[in-house]
Amino acid sequence: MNYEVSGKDIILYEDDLVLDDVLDTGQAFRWNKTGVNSYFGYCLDTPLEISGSGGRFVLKNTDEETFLNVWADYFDLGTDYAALRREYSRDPALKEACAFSRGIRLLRQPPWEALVSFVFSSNNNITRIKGIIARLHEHYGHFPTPAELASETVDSLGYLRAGFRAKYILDAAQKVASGEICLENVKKMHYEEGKRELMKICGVGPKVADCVLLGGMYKTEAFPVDVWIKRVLEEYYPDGFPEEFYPTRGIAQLYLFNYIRKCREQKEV
DNA sequence: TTCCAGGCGTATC
DNA sequence: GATACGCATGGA
Repeated sequence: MNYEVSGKDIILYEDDLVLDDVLDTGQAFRWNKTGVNSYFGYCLDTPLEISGSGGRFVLKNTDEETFLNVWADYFDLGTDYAALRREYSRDPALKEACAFSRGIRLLRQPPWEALVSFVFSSNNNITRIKGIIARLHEHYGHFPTPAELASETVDSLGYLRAGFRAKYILDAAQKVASGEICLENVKKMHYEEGKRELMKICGVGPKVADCVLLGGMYKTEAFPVDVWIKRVLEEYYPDGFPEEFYPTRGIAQLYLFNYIRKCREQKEV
């Protein structure tokens, strides 16, 4: 990790980071593009304005303590993504996906924020997910706690326009607030056990559970299979995804997801 | 108008 | 265990 303090800002040097690849690809739903290579967003209630490209980034109005305690972890700066890409590149399809978007990293989000985000992601599109979470944050003036959300009703959440997902988010909040499900405990569990635990929540199936385990608990074995990844598996891995990548297959999934999605977009334009 | 969006719960076999 | 279907909302 290479950085320096510059007045009120942090200057970060990181070759394996492209903001569009991490902040605008459906991993986290709390970032808005404010210009070319520039974003504003949040990790829970900590705001950040970040800009940069070509291996140099500016985290505006960020002190060193916040950088080390929040953002270094959030952007997974302790992981060597060049080494991961070299490993993945033994596989032809992954090699292409890695070359296509070099700047991907796994965003390490807080468990509760990830759970809320991905419950809203079910049968939804990224633009609407972002809108729902922005309204939620704006309504409280901060990211709501499990207890705050647990005291709501389907009717009182009407302003979110979350549709059928309102009752799901209530169940998630109630189970977490009551202690029936302790996210910190789930984080300590093995992948399979944690997945079973999360799926006790109404509205959390295999895919949402994998997203929460991957993005919110750094379980890199979690491999969320959605409509896009289904296409990847059918097209490139008819005999199954290579076992050799099992420990970090969730990160491999990020490269594949972005690759297939962006290729499809380009075809449609 | 119809279809679809980073799925899930339920009913049915 | 596998498969079909409805589900809220809003953009294309």
